[in-house]
Amino acid sequence: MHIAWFKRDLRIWDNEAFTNACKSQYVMPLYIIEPDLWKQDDLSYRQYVFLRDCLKDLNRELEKIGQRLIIKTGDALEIFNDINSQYGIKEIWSHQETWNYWTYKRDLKLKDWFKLNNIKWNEVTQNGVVRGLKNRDGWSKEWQKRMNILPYEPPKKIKDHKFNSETIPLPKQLSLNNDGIEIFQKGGRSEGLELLKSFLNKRGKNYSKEMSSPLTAYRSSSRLSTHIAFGTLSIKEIIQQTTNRKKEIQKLSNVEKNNWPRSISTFSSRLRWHCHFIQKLEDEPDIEFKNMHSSYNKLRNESDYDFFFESWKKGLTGYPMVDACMRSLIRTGWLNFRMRAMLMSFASYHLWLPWQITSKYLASLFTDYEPGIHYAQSQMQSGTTGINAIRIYNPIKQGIDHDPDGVFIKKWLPELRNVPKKYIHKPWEDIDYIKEYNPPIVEELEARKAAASKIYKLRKEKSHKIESSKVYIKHGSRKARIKKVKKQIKIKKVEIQKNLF
DNA sequence: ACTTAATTCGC
DNA sequence: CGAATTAAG
Repeated sequence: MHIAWFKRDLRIWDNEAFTNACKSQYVMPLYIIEPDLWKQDDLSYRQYVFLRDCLKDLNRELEKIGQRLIIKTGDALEIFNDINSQYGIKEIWSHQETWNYWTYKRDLKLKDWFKLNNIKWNEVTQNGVVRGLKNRDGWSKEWQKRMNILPYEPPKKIKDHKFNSETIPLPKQLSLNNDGIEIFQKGGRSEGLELLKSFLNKRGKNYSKEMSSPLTAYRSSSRLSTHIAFGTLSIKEIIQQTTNRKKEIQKLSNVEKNNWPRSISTFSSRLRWHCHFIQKLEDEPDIEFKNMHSSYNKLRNESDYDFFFESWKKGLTGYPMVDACMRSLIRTGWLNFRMRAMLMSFASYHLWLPWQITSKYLASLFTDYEPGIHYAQSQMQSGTTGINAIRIYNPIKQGIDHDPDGVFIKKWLPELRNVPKKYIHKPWEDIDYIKEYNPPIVEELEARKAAASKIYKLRKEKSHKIESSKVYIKHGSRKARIKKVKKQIKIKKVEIQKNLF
């Protein structure tokens, strides 16, 4: 018997593993719910609720071709052992999963066990992430090649062998309790396709301008991340549809074009980043815990840990934009990219908290949590990669720029509803309202300068530079480097011209 | 791979 | 004087 093992990725459309598994007459489409995985700090109730929708949806899709999804709850190895002794497993098909450290370790354990039991485990590619990569040279070309492959089609019909399935456990049965979410994202392929369609044809028009503000981003950004993370849409099909839409836009008149060309190109570049980031975790699974650059290991051990962490977690830092973003994230499970970066930056620089603890908390709040993107971004936002520029967000400036009238702030912070516009980003300056809201837990400018000086001091050291080039070879974007080199050539040319006159 | 603040540009 | 560019915290 063959098993099509649906991992986190639940697709049946554009799923090479499933398509191949179906070539055998005896196929079990299997999904394993692993209680130990759901005990990890980065997983949560909101993600599980989304997953349940997806599982139900996948089952409906499978019923159309005469099959059912076989759900099992428990330890993966024990489950495979049971199935093997009952039916005898010949081959297992799944995609190459790049997920968190727990799933990585599980796969290593399973690999040995499969080998011992003469079970062939076929792991096929699913996106642009390349397994066993030595360094980043040529990665971009490989990515492009993969993205051009036509989607895989499942067969029209497969035989149902009446394998025993269990019901999907309730969140409570996995000790998952509501973590404060009130506005849920709905899982399932039809939901995802609908979002993609409305984004490419309507909502995305001003994406490039409106992605940064939490007031406009909910409508103007794709919000496809959760569907990509759970595989109800594949990154490949999104890229292909975006390319088609791009061609369509090129044919429009200038008036009709409007802001579309710029928005589509901004969106496309973000689609490229997706695999670029996950590749980092594929190449180095310990960046979930360890600084990408070891020079930063001695940093961040002297902050007022518990108090700062607790205040930040609850949205009680005294900075309206930070608190509004955190409280909205708790209740909706989604936040636009820039505001996520601001939350991380504030925790890592102003509060000087280690990203290892804050990133786990954020992961659990994001319904669209994708480890590869999450830890690479967390480290970048905390300045521990050694290859990226230090970017410290000023929460006051972000508020003024992206929520000038305080509409977003007032929506999520009821205690500030009566604060006049003049003081909404600095309520501590208004004596009338100072009692209603937490005073700032750190002084913005002071905290930012202190963080910057510590980081820059470290960056000047020789040992830092040596390791940076190593990190770059492993993880750095070659495209960004080409841009930098071109810029330097341009500067030199200008200098030469100056000297001539 | 999308900050901030200072400085220069351009009308 | 605001927009664009660029150096740097």
